[in-house]
Amino acid sequence: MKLVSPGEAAANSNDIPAEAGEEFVRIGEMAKKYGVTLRTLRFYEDKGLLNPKRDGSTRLYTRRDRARLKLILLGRKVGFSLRDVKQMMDLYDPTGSNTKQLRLALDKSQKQLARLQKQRALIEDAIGELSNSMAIVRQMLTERAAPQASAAG
Amino acid sequence: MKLVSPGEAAANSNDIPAEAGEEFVRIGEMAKKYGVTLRTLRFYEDKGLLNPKRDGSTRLYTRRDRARLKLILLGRKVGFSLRDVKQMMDLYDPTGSNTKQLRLALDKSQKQLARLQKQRALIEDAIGELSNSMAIVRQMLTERAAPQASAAG
DNA sequence: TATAGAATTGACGTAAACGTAAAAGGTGCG
DNA sequence: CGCACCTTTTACGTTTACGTCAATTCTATA
Repeated sequence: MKLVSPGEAAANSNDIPAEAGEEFVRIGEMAKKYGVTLRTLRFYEDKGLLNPKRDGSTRLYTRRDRARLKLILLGRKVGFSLRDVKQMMDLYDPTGSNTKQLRLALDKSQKQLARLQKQRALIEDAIGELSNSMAIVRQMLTERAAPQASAAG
Repeated sequence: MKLVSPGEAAANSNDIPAEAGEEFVRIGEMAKKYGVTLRTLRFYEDKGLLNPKRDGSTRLYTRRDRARLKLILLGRKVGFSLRDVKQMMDLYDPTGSNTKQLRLALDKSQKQLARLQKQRALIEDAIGELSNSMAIVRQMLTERAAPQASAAG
């Protein structure tokens, strides 16, 4: 089974079904395209998040795999775990309205949004504390008379 | 060697040096006082962050240990690793001006502040993306006609 | 055909901060 | 005396998302 040469997409004249848009890429190209490593793609597959076809042992990623990967990366960007992403994806049903999937996604998203807001609050708190400490340290450094203050004893 | 009974601090009449304020507590009380677990205290000691005295094998925490623990907890709150905290603490010299320690602390703090601000930006970005997605999902749910949109295929 | 460059599977390593279990010794108290 | 409770050390387990070999095979190109 031959592949389109890396970088090109048209002019296929071999045993690949010529359905318009059916383009296969191997793992290396896939990794480059989405800025992930080979290990990552294999890892996602191992976790059941991706399911590329095979040509012998070589993985062949299709348009669907690319769509799924995009979703995974978006999920990770907003802080979902791979488990969450998988759970949501597993509900996908091409024949239905996907109401369950959408509800689950919305539910998880609400919770994740809450977590993110909490995190942001924590970080802002930390920024405040850190700024305070820095001000104190700066002052201690400018008053180079060295009184044993309360910051290290 | 006897200890002050848990909960009290005065009325010591044994072989503990009666220097005012020299109060020893065992690990359990220490843990309660600062809201950490026994395991945590032992872990910190194992990592060289704490150095309680011993009565035989029993750990005895002094005022100094409490001060150090406070610092550790503050450090963790603002996002320093235990290694960072240790590195800064190790520079403490009760006889000097601690300029080096303060400089290191300030340096690390600046970097940590930058990290925190970056994190905050990432989180805010994530919040934005998540909110967008949620809006889309909500819309898909209200339009219960189920067109295979681009969010899961 | 030789050789470099992809790709494969398998398996251990990493980071951080503890959790948890096991097996045992010490201690106050009723 | 006996039991409950505190404490000790040792050491493996947990979590997440991969990184990093290693040994091998496949493929493309000159």
